[in-house]
Amino acid sequence: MQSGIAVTPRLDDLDDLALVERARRHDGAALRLIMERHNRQLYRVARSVLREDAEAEDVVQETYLRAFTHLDGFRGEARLATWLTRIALNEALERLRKRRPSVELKQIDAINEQGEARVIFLPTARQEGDPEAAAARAEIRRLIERAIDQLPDPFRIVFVLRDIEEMSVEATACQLGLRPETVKTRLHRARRLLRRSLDRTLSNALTDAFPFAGARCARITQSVLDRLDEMKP
DNA sequence: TAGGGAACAACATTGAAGTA
DNA sequence: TACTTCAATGTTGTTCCCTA
Repeated sequence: MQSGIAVTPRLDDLDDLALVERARRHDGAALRLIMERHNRQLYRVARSVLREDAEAEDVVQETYLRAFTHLDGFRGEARLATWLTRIALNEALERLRKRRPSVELKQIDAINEQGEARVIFLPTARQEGDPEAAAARAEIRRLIERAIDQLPDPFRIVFVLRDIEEMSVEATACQLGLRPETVKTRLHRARRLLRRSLDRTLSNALTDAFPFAGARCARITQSVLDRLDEMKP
């Protein structure tokens, strides 16, 4: 039985197309929700390419700015996440190309200063509960992140998209412009390389790698909203 | 030219969905 | 509930290409 009263859907219940429609009308809540839904994935993708926390954050911000100022380009043929990931990936790869000549020197410097490969991912483990358990968890994640960092670029990007972001083979291949078979081969070899450098007992900690939540997520979301405000005519 | 790595192709495995 | 089917994914052998 219908009451005839129109019910306004909750923002959380809206699908991508509806959210984009609101975002086109500069609905701040919609913009914020889009970012909150995709921050972690975009950060992980950018981070997997650049291996730098700060630059990955920049890429995430730049991705949203590009996306939100070109929302007309989103026709809804692909998922919003796919569209955003493509932008983030292009931005990250572009930055990688620009900085390439200086990367090796910077890495050598870091190794010389610290005596070992630099640990890039800041531990942001949940600190509640047993401090020893939290410290152990942070250490395990640090080892995993370092092992992932040491993977060759093509393997690392595929590994992050497939095993951490849980994208399908097809979606990963589409994002990277590869054949699905190539994605499978790279993933298999990335896992083999990782297995060689990690104890098997660490495998359960994989899903906690590359955390992106809390203050960092909120900071980027607010920063993008502020910059969009500045761009308003 | 040999060796190593990447890509390709074929086959095996797994898990979800449908059906009796 | 057990069985079948099929799509997605994993594994492995082969081929190709680049580099020293």
